[in-house]
Amino acid sequence: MNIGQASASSGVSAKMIRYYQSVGLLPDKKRSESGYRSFDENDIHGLRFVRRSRDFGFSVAQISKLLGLWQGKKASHDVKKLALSHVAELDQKIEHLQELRNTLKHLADCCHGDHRPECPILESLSGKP
Amino acid sequence: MNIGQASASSGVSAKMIRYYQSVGLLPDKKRSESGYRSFDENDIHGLRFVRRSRDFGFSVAQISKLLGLWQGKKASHDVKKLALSHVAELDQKIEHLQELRNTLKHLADCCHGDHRPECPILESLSGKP
DNA sequence: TATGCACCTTCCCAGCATTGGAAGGTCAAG
DNA sequence: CTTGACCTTCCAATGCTGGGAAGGTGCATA
Repeated sequence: MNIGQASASSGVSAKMIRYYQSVGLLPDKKRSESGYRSFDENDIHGLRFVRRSRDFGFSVAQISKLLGLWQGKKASHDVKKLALSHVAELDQKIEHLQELRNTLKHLADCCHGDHRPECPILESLSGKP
Repeated sequence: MNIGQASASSGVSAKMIRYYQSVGLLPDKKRSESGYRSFDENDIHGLRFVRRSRDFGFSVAQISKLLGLWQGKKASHDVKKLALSHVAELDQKIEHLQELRNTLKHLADCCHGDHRPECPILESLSGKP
């Protein structure tokens, strides 16, 4: 299977497949005589694993660890640890965004939104820290 | 006032000040004879405005609009619109992250986290989309 | 005055993940 | 044999930020 097919059936763009190989996340083993990459069902499985991990917001470095654990059939202990630390990261990010959102929404609600020059949003942005 | 002072009293790094000028977000008008950037109180005000806008998660492009509205003393209508659309963006982002977090947390909770090879997290990651 | 030190300048590089394009080789079907 | 769809590598750019090199400037002190 060539890279186009692999891309279509895994949902990872051809560009990204080459990139993942170049940074060592995925192996670049099989090539045809003319240099074309060749993929089998196992590789597609790996590609899908990577794509789903990215959908979960894992970084390339984290996916690298997950891949190792997956392929090595290692203890679920480490996987759980990795997942929970990612959950904690997400919690922090969500909380931060929520605060931003609320402040901004509050300012917008206080803004009469007409054509007068006074605007609490701009005033807040220009105010002292 | 030189760039170091301006950076210290605005909270924007010197690197970033130069960057903002290079992309046209901030003007690069006053220079000393020897080429040193020169800042007055007005510029510091602008720098603080930019920093606070970035703290709110506005992109450089959005800040550019806000700056225009601020300096032009234009209608608060446009500012409110911009702010609300940013709030909507934030809402969407938060919701997405929340879903990710919940799925991941659920998987982690289902994972016994010992040394057995079965792991619902890895199984989910390798599963078909 | 000369030396040193803190500051300034520009320019390049790095990262994250991803996309785009150019220039060129390969494969299949017509 | 030609055409068009595919593949290859390499380079650039995105947005924001930091790091560092190489060289010029400003001011206080020995």
